[in-house]
Amino acid sequence: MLKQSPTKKEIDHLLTRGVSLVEKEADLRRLLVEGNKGEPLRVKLGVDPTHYDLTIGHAVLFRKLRQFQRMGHKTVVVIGDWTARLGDPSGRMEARKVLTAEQVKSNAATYLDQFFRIVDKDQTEVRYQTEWFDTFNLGDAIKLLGFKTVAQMLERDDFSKRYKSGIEISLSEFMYPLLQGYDSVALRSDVEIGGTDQTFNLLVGRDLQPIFGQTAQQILTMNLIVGLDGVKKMGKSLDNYIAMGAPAKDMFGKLMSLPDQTMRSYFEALTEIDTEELDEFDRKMTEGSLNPRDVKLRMAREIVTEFHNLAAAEEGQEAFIRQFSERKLPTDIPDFQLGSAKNVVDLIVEAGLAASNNKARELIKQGGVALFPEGASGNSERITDPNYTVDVIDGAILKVGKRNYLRIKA
RNA sequence: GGGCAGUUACCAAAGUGGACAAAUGGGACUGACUGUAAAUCAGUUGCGAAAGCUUCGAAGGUUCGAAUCCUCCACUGCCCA
Repeated sequence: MLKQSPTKKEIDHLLTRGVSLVEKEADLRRLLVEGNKGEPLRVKLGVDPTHYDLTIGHAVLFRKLRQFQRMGHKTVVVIGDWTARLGDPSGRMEARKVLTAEQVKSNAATYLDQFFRIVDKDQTEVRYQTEWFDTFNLGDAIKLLGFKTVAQMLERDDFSKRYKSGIEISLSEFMYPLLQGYDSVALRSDVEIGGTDQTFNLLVGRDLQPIFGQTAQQILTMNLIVGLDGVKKMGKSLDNYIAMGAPAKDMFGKLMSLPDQTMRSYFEALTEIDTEELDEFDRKMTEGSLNPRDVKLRMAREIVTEFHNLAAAEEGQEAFIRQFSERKLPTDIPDFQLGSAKNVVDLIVEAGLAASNNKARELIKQGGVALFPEGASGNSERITDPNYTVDVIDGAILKVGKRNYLRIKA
């Protein structure tokens, strides 16, 4: 059901919060109110079923879909099972290897499982590319290629960059945006959302639909949040991500380690705090009456609440303050069974806290290893000798590096 | 089809017969500082306790000795057809 006349504020929120680009904003505003001839809008999101561990970066899009749903619009999620079977033609990208039908199926299931933690299932239509591409033939494919020119393809940022700097571009890569664009035709989508990196692909859908006698979809691209380094896009390949399913404490800690200047975009992308209040935070931090740390604590709390719940967020905050502000040991230290006295280096490697003996020795030499013989309540002694033998002291705690601990069990 | 250039550690990029486990930068890690950060400073960053061993696209070869020279193969880019 289409929600009766959303307010201007709601629409503004939908179209600006975390949003990079809205194509034909006036048209979209009208559609949001009227629907497509009174029907809920079909809001499309394309999914590459190669990922299974979703990050909170993906959630940014999911949350936007939910905002659409709250106005009564429909989510159409397309599982790119057909293109996933193609893999990456250049074989460069690890993430794009050829997948079997089985893998695709299980990846998609995992994806949707996480997806529906945010997006309402009842207002969602799940579709698979193979539904229409399995019957596609060579003629159809070439016809599709004919709708675009090489110059047009090179408008895409990453194509043009690669072309200019002499990095290979496989011809089949030109096919991907077209296939993705055709998905919009097959699904009669009214709106498509994606990250800013998808702008070109979304526009292709917009170009193709009129050719097939449909109204061109509106497109809305979202700013991608940066990863833990504060600079690069959050992603698995860069290992700078926070998993959607990360435990609350973990998520809290990672959020707190974000550089200050990323806070605003995280607030906008992942919380519902009013823009006015965010402006207020910025103003007070600039004039120095508000400690950025406290703002960040608020941010972490809000976001963890989104993915878990308030209680978990508060617990996360307590654990964080305890471990990092007060520099006490964390409460949840994993146990390590120690049968008999053992050399520290061996112990660290066995526990998986260093990749090799050399690395473990390195940590020791650099003063990164400490032992708390009496457990959390006692004092610590720094271990500086790689030949040190760790005795079997039940309850003793070993600290390795900044944040790895283990509790010795007899 | 022809010509030219290239392939070095996590990434980028020096090295062009010995002093090369390989400069430098980025990243990562550790310590100091701090607000948890950032910035800054110091250190580490193939494996091995060490002797030593394995690494410079792959395989062979020349040489006392090769990332460096030769042969061949693979891959990539550019130019000409």
